[in-house]
Order: sequence, then structure tokens, then C-alpha cells
Amino acid sequence: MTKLQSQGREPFEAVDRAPEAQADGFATVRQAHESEIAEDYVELIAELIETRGEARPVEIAERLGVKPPTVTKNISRLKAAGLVRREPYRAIFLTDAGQDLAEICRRRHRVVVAFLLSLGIDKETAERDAEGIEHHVSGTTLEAFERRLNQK
Amino acid sequence: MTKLQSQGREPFEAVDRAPEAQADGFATVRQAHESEIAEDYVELIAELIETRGEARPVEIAERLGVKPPTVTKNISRLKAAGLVRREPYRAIFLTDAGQDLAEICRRRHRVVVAFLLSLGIDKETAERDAEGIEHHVSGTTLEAFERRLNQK
DNA sequence: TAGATAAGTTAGCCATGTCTAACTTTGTAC
DNA sequence: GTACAAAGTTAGACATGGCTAACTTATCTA
Repeated sequence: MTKLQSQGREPFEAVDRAPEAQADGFATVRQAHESEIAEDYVELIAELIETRGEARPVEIAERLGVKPPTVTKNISRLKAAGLVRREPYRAIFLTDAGQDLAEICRRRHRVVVAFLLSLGIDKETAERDAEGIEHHVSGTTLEAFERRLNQK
Repeated sequence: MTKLQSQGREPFEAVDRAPEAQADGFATVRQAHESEIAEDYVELIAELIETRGEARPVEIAERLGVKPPTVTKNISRLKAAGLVRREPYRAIFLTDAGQDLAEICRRRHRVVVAFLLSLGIDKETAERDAEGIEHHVSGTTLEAFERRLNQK
């Protein structure tokens, strides 16, 4: 666990943590990065299927701000991971696992955005920051956000 | 800008954003990833200098949970970026630019941790989540966190 | 139904960030 | 002052996630 907080020289003193705990934290962040792409893709695919009727690479590329070959490559990885189902040159569908993941991500995304908005942050910033923050919000923290949202 | 929120079928409806705004958001996240390592390193180096008197690769490796060669490689990049000063086989020092960045990062880190703690989240989780979240918190959001902290 | 255009893929490049194995340097303890 | 252990570096591999250029497939339209 963590040691006690130190003397309080500064307004918010750094919590002095055990090296392994700190290393674990960074490992968690690195792991989160690896799943971010999968999460962003399934989230976006679910969104596109809902709003557009289907998810096409060209649209995914546009929304993510990347080029089509990047999408092709990443979709293959998603397929290998069992998250999407698809034939070459056709639209992209989510497997059950993909849909479950999308559901979790979209819900988490909405909670984070709503929470930021509740702090008085403007929509554009809330969406922008949520995009990055959401992947690093643990279940515990997400619950805290929801608790705060409900008690308002 | 964003369109208006839609019908509200779900508890938190997804905000329907223009594709370019969304793409910008993802681009911002990708950019943030590129500076994360630099930020983590200078933050940690500043911390080690303060608490241990000097920053050594072996300790950085231990704290970040990576192997020494990884640290060597990343420190070279930091040196190339003008953030650290150092001779091979000797301790690592921050340049003025590195110190400025460290200061900003440490302050942001402390605010994020304090904010999470203020939501009733336990220390270990707060530290862990902050490690990932801090790199994606814009100035606007950081201010909102501080405002909230001060008004308690 | 033939061509043109748009969409999608493949191939191959690059940078990042991790690793292991092997080597060099530093510092210390006799 | 030498030898050994610890710290640090170098070399080289690998996966990820971008890109461009060139090719293939699908679609639409005249």
C-alpha cells in the first residue's frame, strides 16, 4: 500500500507510493493503451450501425481521422480478436462479444461526458477530454461519477 | 460545433458530433499519447531528485515497471527533445524546459488525484486512475476540477 | 452493359516503445 | 590496485499503429 503523506510543504503533496504499486499503475496505463483502439472501433462501429444503418471503413476512417488502410489493418485485428465479423469489401458487423464491449464502452463514455458536463465544462471540451479519459476510468471511479451524477 | 442532443431514448444519449470534431478529438488523444512518456519521465525524474537526491535509470526502470534498456532509449529521446541533460553512466538532470514541464505535470497530477479523492475514491485507485487520466485533462477541465476542490 | 468513380485492400515503409542478450563502465571491498 | 558486482549501454528483435502508392472490387450512371 501507500506510505503516509509527507510533511505537506506544498498545497497538494505527492502521495509517496511503493515502487511496485507505482509500476503497476504504469503497467495498467500501458495495457489500457493496447485496448483503446479496440474500444474506440467497436464503440464507433456500434454508433454507425445505429445511426447510419451500417459501418463502412470509409466512414470509420473519417471519424477517427485516419486513412483507410489503417482502418483495414485494425479491423483485421478486431476480427482476429473475435470482436467483428466481416467479408472483404463489405460492411462491418459486431459479434456478440463486440456488441457487449461496445455497450460497456458507450455507457462509460456517456457517464464520463455527463459527469464533465455536470462540472460546467462545455460540450466540445467534455467530448474531447472524455475520448481520452474514458479508457483510464476504473469501475470504482465510474461508480463515483455516477453516484455524483445521481445525487445532483 | 455539435448538433443538439437527440431524443433522449437512453439515460445519457450520445452527443452527435460533426465527423471532423470527432476526428480532431481522436487526433488529440493520439498526440497526448506521444507526450505521455516524456511527461511521465520528467515527472518521475523531478520526484526522484527531490526525494532521493538524484535520478538514476535503475530507479526509473523500477518505478515505471520497465527494463533498463527501455529507460536508456527513452532518456536519449528526452535529451534530444531538450528536456534532460546528462552524460552516459551518470545521473539524470532536468533542463529548465524539463523542470517547467515537470512542474506542470506534477501540479496537474496532484489536482487530479485530489479531485478523485474528493469523490470518495480510495487512494490506490485514485493514484492508479490519475496516472492514465492526467494526460487527457485539458486546461479547461483542470480548472473545473480545481474550482470544485476549492468550493468544498 | 460498359466505363468511370468510389471504396477497399495489399505491400511496404517508418517511428515508437517494449524486450533479451551481450557488452562496457563504475564503484567498492578486499 | 585488482577483481567483482551492480549499473548502464548497445545491438537487434518484435508488435503496434500510423502512412503512401498502387492495385482490386464494387457501385453507379449514362
